[in-house]
Amino acid sequence: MEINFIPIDYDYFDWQGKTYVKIIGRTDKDKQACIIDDCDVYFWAILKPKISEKKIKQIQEKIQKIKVQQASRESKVLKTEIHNKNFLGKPVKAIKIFVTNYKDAHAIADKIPFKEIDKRREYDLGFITKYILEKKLKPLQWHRIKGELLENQEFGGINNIDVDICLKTEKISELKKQLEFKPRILAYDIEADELEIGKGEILMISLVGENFKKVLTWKKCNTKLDYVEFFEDEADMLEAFTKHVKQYQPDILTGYFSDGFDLPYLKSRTEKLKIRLPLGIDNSQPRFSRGRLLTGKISGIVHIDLLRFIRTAYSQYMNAETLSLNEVSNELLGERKLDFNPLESAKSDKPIWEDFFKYNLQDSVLAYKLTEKLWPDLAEFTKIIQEPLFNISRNAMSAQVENYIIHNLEKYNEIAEKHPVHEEIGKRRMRGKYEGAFVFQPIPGLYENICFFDFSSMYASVIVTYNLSLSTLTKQKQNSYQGELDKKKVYFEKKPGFFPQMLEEIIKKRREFKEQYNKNPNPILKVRSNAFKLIANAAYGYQGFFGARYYCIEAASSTAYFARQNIKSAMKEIEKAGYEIVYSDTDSIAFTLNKHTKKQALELLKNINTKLPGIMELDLEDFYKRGIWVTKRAGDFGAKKKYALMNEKGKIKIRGFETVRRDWCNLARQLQNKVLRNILEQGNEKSSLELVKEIVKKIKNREIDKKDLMVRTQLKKPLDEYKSITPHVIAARKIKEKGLPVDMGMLIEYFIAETREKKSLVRDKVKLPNEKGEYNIKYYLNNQILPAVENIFQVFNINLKEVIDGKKQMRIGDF
DNA sequence: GGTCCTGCGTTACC
DNA sequence: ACCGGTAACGCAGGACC
Repeated sequence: MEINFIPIDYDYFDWQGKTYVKIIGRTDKDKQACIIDDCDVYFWAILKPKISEKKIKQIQEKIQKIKVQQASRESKVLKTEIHNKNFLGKPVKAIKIFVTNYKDAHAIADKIPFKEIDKRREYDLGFITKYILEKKLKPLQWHRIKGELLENQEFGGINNIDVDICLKTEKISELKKQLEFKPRILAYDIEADELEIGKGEILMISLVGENFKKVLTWKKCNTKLDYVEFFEDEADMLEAFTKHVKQYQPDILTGYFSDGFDLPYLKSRTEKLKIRLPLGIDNSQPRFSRGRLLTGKISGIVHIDLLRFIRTAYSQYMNAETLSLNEVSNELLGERKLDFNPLESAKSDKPIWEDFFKYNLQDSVLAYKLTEKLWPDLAEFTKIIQEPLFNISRNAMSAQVENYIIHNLEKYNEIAEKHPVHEEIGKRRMRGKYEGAFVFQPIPGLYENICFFDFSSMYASVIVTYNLSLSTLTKQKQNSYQGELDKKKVYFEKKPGFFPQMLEEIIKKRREFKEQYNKNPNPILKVRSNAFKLIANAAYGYQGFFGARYYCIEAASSTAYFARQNIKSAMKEIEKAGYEIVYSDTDSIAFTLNKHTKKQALELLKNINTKLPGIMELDLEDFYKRGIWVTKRAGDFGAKKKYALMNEKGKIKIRGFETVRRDWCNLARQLQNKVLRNILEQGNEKSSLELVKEIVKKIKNREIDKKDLMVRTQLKKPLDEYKSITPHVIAARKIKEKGLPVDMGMLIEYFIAETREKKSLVRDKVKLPNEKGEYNIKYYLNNQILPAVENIFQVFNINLKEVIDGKKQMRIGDF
């Protein structure tokens, strides 16, 4: 029979010594389908140059006899073939070695250390990756599948799973016209009375899908909430959870931090209560893999922990200060968690259960809405990278770049490079830094009529333009691009390498989709252009990343080198045309128009662009009415990475200032923000100075609300690993002493209080938000307010210290 | 007890 | 361990006077 099928989840299993893939997805009739398939398993032995035909034959024969005995099976070489391939861009002769079982490829590869063989490759690729490469059954793309209907106990009963159709494939082809697809999403969230996994009891579980909401609980109370279902005990509730998931038949089960909390908690509780958690489509229980992070997989349902996807793909573009469900939902959905303290309620004698249920439900509502909102992004990433959604939603950007490469090597007839081994990783990590970006030292001051240019995807464009990659690195000095590493010259061939070519493709698509979007703003185009942008931006970091298959520190260093050259020559052009450079950082240049018109600046831009090499492209970022650059706190020269701008529409852009730093108290941040805004709007400091005086007065009179004085600092490592005992370490210790959990990554909140004894260290005055104590006037004046605004006023020659101390203010020139 | 410097630590920019 | 380097700046802590 034949069906139209979209693959969603990939898994594999062994049957009679052979590995098969099991793919769960949907048909165009919205039926859930399972596809069983297999594929050739092989790896490569790359021959050294100039090996005779006869010798190759002999090696082939020897290889064909290799067998390995593993625990339950014997694996052997099925056949070998000779192919002309490329490896790192160079032609090679390679033996393609087919083996019986994927899992033994590595063991067999270890058995062929013949001296004629240079390298063995591709035994370290994941089976699913190999399968997708071989059979082209690409995730989230519609395919036509012809196959045999499985009904009975084929493959050892592996089809004994709860789907509508199960097929063993015979023919796969991609549908020319892709159909619509909307996944069935089910969000869940649990509430427990202890945060440590499995330590407490799970009090309730919420589930939210399309036209579906439930709160399951065993805590009895009277309620009119119709979505609450009551159970006898925790075990009954947990079993009902599985039942509901199965009934809903989701493609995606989603939570927020569910890899690290909800799913392991459910698993742990069911184990303790000696019941099962058969969420899998084949009634298997969730499996956890321990990397640096716990990861929970459910067979046949894609378990997505949204926090992980947001962290890798979007955190750098978000304004939220933490990636908590509350803040992220607020930014992306404009909706918040309910104001309720679950842990306090769980431990109280009389919890208000109804509020608790509402709170629990809302968390799932948010997780559901966030997943719906980010679905286009997830789907687009999956289609571009061609790895299963499960991995796409969790992989770091380096892995996304690497998978993109691996899934595109075929066009270049390339054999994949191997993953670095432990020893190699160690060596790479030992290496010191290379010289990076150029940052211009600004002259402090208030500037008017500023123009900002920036290079579009600069590093990616540099990599393409100068062909910088591992496969193009050469010792040949003639006819090559001359880069630099540690002041020593390095060279790159001019003949385009596969990595720069792939990147060029990405950049082109990104520019294409961006253009299309600008003409016709539809959200899919935006998402598409954004996904390509993210991959392009990660490509530079990838080549300098110690864990990369295509690690090339020479390419990474030279990327920065050519970027420096380009930005500096652009700056020269701008200066030569009679403009004054104010600032520059990496890929952007700010300059004052200096009596020129905007039109002239745009002509200059066009002019520079005609002279730029390769695909380098300088864009207009914006025109700004005013901008301010300040001095460094220590020293009387301009601070880099700190400035504030106002464009012609009055929109303010603040970079680097305390306003945007979450480890400063809100009072200082808000005051600085207002001061900067006033100065940019009014062009002078007068009203700002009044604002500062007012706040100083309020602090001195103890009129400030303590919540505006909280300092927040993140614990970046385990509490007992700190060498330096800083205020936030003390605050964290206090939290721990209260018996509350203190985990790495926590944002620690505290304030600085007055102390009876004369103590000089800040940490001796640390108090937790709900501790009794008055705020320390001197600290907030001298360590928060003054430093936040004094170098702004210094631009106007005002010594703020004197203003705060109540002395008569005077200009520095008055002395 | 104050000043200077250095290293640790966090958070930003691009 | 899960992309890179550049930079500002607070605080602790030791050297020095």
